[in-house]
Amino acid sequence: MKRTHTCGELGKNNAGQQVELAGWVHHIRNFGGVLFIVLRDRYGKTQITFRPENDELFQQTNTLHNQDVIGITGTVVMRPADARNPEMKTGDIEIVVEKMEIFSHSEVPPFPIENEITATEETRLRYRYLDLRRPPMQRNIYIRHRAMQATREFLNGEKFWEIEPPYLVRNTPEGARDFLVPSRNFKGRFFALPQSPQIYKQTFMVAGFDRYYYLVKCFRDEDLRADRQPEFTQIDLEMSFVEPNDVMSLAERLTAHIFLQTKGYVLNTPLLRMPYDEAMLVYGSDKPDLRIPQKIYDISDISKNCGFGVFEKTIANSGVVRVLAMLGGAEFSRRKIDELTKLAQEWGAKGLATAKYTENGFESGISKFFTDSFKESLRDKLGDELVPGSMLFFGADTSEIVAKVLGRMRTMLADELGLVDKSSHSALWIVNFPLFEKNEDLPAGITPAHHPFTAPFENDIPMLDTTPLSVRANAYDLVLDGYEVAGGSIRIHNPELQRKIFQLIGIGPKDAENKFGFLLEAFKYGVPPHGGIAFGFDRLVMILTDSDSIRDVIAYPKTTAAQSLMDGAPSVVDKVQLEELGLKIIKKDER
RNA sequence: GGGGUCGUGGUGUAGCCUGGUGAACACGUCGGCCUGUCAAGCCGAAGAUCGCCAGUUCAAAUCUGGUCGACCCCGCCA
Repeated sequence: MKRTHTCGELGKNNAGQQVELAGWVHHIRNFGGVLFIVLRDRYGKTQITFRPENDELFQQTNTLHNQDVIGITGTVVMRPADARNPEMKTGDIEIVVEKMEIFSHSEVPPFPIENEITATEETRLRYRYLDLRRPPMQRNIYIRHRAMQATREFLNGEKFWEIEPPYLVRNTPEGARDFLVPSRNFKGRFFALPQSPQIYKQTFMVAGFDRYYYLVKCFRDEDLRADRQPEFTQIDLEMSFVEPNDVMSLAERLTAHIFLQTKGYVLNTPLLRMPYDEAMLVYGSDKPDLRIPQKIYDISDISKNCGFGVFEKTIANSGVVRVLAMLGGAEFSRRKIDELTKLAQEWGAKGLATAKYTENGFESGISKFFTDSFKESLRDKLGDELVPGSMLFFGADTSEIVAKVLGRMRTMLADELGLVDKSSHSALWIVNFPLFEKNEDLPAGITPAHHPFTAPFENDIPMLDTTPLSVRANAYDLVLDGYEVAGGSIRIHNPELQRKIFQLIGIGPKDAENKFGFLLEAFKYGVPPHGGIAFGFDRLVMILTDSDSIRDVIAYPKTTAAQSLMDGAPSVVDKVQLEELGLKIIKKDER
């Protein structure tokens, strides 16, 4: 061993001991006569001191630079009383160095290895291993590690087996774009990297594994966002002989365990369960952040004769009118309102009606049209939320568009106006999802809201033939601080019902056989009722670490253009490699 | 695929609107001084043809077009 201790553990109790430390040179402070180095490793920082009496050793320090890696032997001594550093965990002591070995020198790093740096993310990603050397990033990666271990602890305790589904799988044209891997043995054929191990874990249930989990990498070739990466990690699990409540109960206890183990935060369970319809109506979103106090109020019933033609016409055309009061919004400038209106239009609204509410009542915007009785009814509807200083945003359109526009306004403006209590967490289940959603672009006109293996509510099955869009799904999403962090469902285990669902979404028997034949075949041999859930692990860690971006909790993330700045992936490959795979690159102008 | 913001010594920014000065500042780096610092201090020095290409102009970091890259958002993400 090159060290007897780490850089974060020595204190006054160790005074007098001879120790060996190793780590990176964090700072050098040279006083000509005495020289201090702050030595850093994963565990912390310790000051080591070089005294001029040992001339040979002192000369050795001339070659030292920040980020050099050294090992030292020395004696732990108490610092002089007036030179102790209470800010530092090891600030009572220092090591008087007797021997030093320089393991390696460092070039000048492109940015300082400090808690707070100003380097752009581009530079940080290019030299990611240096970025990861910084204490805040070390902490993020540590919390990620703790969350992984807490997951394993908990699920192992619940009799789950950790089983590895394959990574080279069959292409499934449904859902997101697949990453493809060419087959050398079968030229012209491809493996896909899994978007999720969904059907593989279902066959695990057929295999009788009963309770499966895996911390699995998933791959989706879609455009990136602050909370989306092309390769990401899921806590994937599946259980046999369960009802929705079993899965939700397990998942929320797992979540609470992770919160407790990583940050000591107590998440009270059981969590609130909110029907999808309510979430869309009151929060305009299927992933509401309940830390934002403002809600959306439906005022369709009182808008019929409100005095404002647009609302009245909307109601006459069986649309809806809803209102959202954002506290502090009364300060918004004319220009700001114009910007918001433009945004609302991008989101599909025809416009954005506003009115201020101040000590003098309703003001500006469309308030001049309001009848007195409408103002009165508005006060009744909004109750405590009608606070002077608020800006009222009205949406009048189809319920889908109004929900989308006011829902997005709510989260965006709450953030701008500082209405979110970031010290707490909002966790809830969204349940009673529709099984299908409309999609006019598809021949079938409908598409699964979750995935095609999701079981419908037993009682709703008759409606599959008549009003499929009203059929509810046995699906549940776990929403944390406005992020969808987990989603799951009870699966269909009846081959007949499964065929029917495929048919409804436009996948004929041949198609189904071609795409999911092996699952349907497996189901012929005795399939247990089963269901499961998958957590977006990176998003979860992002919340646990208070990060703004998923990239801050992934060791080597991709940029928004889906490349890796550190290793330069994706890269061009050798012609020979392509030939072996039977591939030919077609240049843009040859197409 | 679309919209927006950005790209200037090693790092982060100013300058750009209103073209013309030795391209400024902070940190870092290098050299010197200094025996108790804590992001040490003081003195001195080096380091950028302003992402790339083209155009306008007597003259471009600055104006125009294109291109590459980063970030945010929409579409997309069963």
